[in-house]
Amino acid sequence: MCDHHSEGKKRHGCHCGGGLPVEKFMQPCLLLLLKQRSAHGYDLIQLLTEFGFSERLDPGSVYRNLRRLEEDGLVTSHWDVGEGGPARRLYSLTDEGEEMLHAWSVHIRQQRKRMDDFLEKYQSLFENEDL
Amino acid sequence: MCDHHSEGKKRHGCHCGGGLPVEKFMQPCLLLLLKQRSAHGYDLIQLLTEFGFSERLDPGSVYRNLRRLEEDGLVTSHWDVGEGGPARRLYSLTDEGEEMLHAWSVHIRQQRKRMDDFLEKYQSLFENEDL
DNA sequence: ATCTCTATATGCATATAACATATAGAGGAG
DNA sequence: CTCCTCTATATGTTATATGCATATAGAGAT
Repeated sequence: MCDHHSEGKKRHGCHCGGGLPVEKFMQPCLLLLLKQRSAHGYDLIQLLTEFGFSERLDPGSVYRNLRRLEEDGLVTSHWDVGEGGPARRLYSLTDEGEEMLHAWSVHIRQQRKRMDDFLEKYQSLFENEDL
Repeated sequence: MCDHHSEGKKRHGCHCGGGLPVEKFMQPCLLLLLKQRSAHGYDLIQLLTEFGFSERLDPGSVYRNLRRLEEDGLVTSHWDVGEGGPARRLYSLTDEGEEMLHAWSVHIRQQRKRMDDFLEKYQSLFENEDL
């Protein structure tokens, strides 16, 4: 997934944030929410606010991410019809998705460390500023 | 720069990471390094390893980011010829760049909080896993 | 009928990322 | 002198990501 998985000639070798702290932060959040319980996309939009996403988060990006997670085999879905209202998909985490969640947690811990380093240097540069 | 700066109909209203924890993390790192001292692009490539960037970081992305920072008035540069070797640019932080650095630090602190929240939930979900 | 809420999805323009490659001066090996 | 390497900056290409608008559609209320 990261540098540590491919040490070839490629500079980054993966798409989980070699240069950025985190790309696609929404994906690990969705996996974590689905680890707690299966849910519909519409509910997940609300639940993502727990992770600092805006209350009026673009729904399209959520559904797009869910479709991609499904393509990658990290979640499954089936139509959930019947109980009034339009049909909706119920998403569930797969075993592969849970493994990916663990990989993400390692990655996110590393990226948090990078931010800590940044903030530490920032503070030491400016701490004597306002005397 | 962020949500807090434009509360209109737009969902995010800025490009500093409404959905992502941080996009373009390299930019604040460059600003911080240039706050410490003026430097050449080539040196900055080495210095970026302090922030977790790969030792064989793509040079093109660094130079492109520096050009963009200059376009935005956050850094200035002038050619530094004479001392042997090819000509090189010496980059310096502007006052505007220093203000942006402060804005970035606020933003990065927020994003670190999001990661903390994620990791906290992650741990509480899995802490009783391996008994 | 029309409006609104729930629910999912697509289209499109632009931005960013990853990688390869181009250019060029200087110094050393042969 | 020619080739190679290191320093130093920059561009081109392709794939993916993001932001936002918009489409579709069922159900209940006015």
